[in-house]
Amino acid sequence: MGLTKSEIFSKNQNDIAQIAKVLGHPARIAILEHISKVKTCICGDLVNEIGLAQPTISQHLKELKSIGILKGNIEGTSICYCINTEKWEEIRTILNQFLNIFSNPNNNCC
Amino acid sequence: MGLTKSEIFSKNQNDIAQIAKVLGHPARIAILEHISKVKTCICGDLVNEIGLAQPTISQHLKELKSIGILKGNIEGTSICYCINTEKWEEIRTILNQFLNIFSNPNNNCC
DNA sequence: TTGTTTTATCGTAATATTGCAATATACAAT
DNA sequence: ATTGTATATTGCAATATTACGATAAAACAA
Repeated sequence: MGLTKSEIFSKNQNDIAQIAKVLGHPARIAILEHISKVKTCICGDLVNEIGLAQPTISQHLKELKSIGILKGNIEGTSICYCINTEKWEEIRTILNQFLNIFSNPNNNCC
Repeated sequence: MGLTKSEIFSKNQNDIAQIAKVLGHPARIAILEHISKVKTCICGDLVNEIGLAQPTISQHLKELKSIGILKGNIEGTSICYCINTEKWEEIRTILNQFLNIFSNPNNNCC
């Protein structure tokens, strides 16, 4: 069906999954890595940097914006994208919290 | 096209994205949470626990196995799934490393 | 052997995702 | 007004994902 049955899961489970889903594409990882590397906003060099067509990059940026991890400011003729620091922290906290549910070394596994 | 251009990205970027993609479904989050909660193997109660049909659960388990985070041992008539502790740690390390690329507070953002 | 239980696989329908060409929009500079 | 530049949106084709009924396979019990 292609349609996730979100209603049978908790908000937290859906939140974690949605964040992970957005991070689940190498182009979006590359975009975030590039922004963090140049340590400033990116204003359109992503198309040359990444190697995908401009509409494709634009679409990936839109998905990153959908979880708030990126924000875009209009800067004259171009748009300046940068990381939303608070949201990045929040996402890191959510994912870490999930990754820590299995931190106990004494699991009696088969 | 629906086909990710993996070849233009680095192995690390593809690895992170693949892990995130597998975690990008609430049913798979719920499966991992359930296993970590009962602190032992699960042997088939997932279908009742989660509320999806048995073939659907089986498919999600297969995807979780694809990144090694789950392993299944045949236990008589049923199959016993449990978390692969080493792989879980590895995945946590990979994701943490990524989430830490933007830890500097002094980003000169617009 | 026959039946039961448990999990996997196949087949299929519905929907989502990816990628890009074409086009639209917005603004700056002439 | 027109041209150029930068980004967004639309529309579409190809592929992937999600979900489940039907069925198969495996292990055991009676």
